[in-house]
Amino acid sequence: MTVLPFSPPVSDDALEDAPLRSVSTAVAVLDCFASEAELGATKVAARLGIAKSTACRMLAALAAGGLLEKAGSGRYRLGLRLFEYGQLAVDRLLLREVAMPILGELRETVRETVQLGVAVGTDVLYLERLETAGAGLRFRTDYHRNPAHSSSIGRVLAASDPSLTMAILERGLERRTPFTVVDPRRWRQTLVQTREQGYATCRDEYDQGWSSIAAPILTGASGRRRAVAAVSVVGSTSRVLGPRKPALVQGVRRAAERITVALERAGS
Amino acid sequence: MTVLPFSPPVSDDALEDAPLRSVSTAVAVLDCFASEAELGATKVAARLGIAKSTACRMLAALAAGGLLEKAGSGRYRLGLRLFEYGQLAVDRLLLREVAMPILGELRETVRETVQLGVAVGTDVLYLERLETAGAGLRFRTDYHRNPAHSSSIGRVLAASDPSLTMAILERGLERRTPFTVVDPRRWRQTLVQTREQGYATCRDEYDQGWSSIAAPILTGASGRRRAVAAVSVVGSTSRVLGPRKPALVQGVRRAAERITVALERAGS
DNA sequence: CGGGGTCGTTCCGGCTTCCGGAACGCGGGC
DNA sequence: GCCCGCGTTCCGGAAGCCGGAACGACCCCG
Repeated sequence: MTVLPFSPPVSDDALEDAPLRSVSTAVAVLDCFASEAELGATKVAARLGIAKSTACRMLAALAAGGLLEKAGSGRYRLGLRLFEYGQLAVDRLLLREVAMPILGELRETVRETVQLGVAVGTDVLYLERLETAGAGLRFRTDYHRNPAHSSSIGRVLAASDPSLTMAILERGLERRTPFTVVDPRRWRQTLVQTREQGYATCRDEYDQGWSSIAAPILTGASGRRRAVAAVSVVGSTSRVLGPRKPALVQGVRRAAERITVALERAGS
Repeated sequence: MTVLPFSPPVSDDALEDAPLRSVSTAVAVLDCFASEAELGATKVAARLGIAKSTACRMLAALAAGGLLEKAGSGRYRLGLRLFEYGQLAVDRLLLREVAMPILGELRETVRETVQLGVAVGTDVLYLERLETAGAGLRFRTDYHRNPAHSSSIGRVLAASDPSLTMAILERGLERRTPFTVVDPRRWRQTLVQTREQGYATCRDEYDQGWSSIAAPILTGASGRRRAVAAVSVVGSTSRVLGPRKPALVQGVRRAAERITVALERAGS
């Protein structure tokens, strides 16, 4: 079991010039369902620029394998088998395994939603999210991926990874709320601050009213340490960045440090 | 958004005579990683009876699409993209959406691990599992699929679905502990009892020391109601089937009923 | 330190199997 | 009831895939 897979391979939408053309096409078909819950053959064909008959066969083949499931009237959606595979993939990460109990304790301590995230491309992918039952307003739970620039976890990860920083800047800092930091200079400044203080914050930048605090999980030999992942606490801005902020910062940092040493101890 | 996909298609390991041979093969390659965390080309080729070169290309193509990731030294593992797809698949289930808050409340009430499961093939697939932080011994969290015959959720589902009952019996009642019900007659009797009392129990049958109580989530017009899913509470046998049993049974049944009506209200 | 075994990857020719266009059947809507 | 749009099926041509063998790297062991 490894800490994290080597390279989260950036998704070239390489439908072109790959070996196993039909397999690449099949993957592209799957990708269509990332942005749409249900699709039929015609729409898939149009989106990928392939023949309708090809799309139909692809859909049928993927459905035969359980990766898609057939809804009524010839439409398809993502299949539950993908859920199984996905659970397996993440269950086998050493990172998640050692982080889980510590995340649980953090949640008990801070009584807010806590998250564990890694970078994939220029996004943050949340491997785990533990919600607190009685934490006032319910946090939206229907996303598992955010643009890294408007996330405290993304900021922590970018702060220790120049190439991620570059990738994020190249993609552009999309505005999501009036508070999103979209000026590249100011955004780089937040990274400097993150490095100095050892944690990052994100105030109202992704969803107005919601803020978060994140701290890095480090790996690698001392002197060449890099953040592979990060822990964060997220909640309404007043709860997270108000009077409790120092306590939350300390809790998040302590949790991240504990995960870091647990990884070293357990890891290869 | 639908309650649940139509037919959890039984996995014919149909590598044979399907259209899109290479896609079917690719899916079969993915399946290899269900039982093994890391595999190389040689082992995949041997397991599927294909040429080593073919396996190598398949692995490379799947890795290019992010469904697999390359570990060091030419071995592969399931990719995080599968986790994303899997989360999407389950996020789009109406069942899970309406069940989540009710499951959360149930967990608060009973202070034990609660689960939401559906049948896929002759197994129970757990769509959700909420653990309680302070619930004594930690429950194993590293499985997402169990044989239905030795699970309270499976018993509830089989009790309302004759074809599932048949499928389970055909597959055979595998013994997992000394307490597993492996005699078909006795097992059918547990289904009768389940139907009579409206809930099912499972005492030490899957993991010795652990037991569970489950109640059905129903769907369909009255008179033709069937269980699409089930809620369960699981914990150490003494805690779950001891003095608290009546309270837990009531809690589980009430939660399942609430989910049932919430589904009717929200569903099509 | 070097050799043999194993494994992942690449190359290439023959041919399997896939692609695209057109036709079919169906369902829903103006 | 007609038409439009959709999912599916059929077919020929040829594109891309499969398998065997060769290559190079790595590791284990002597």
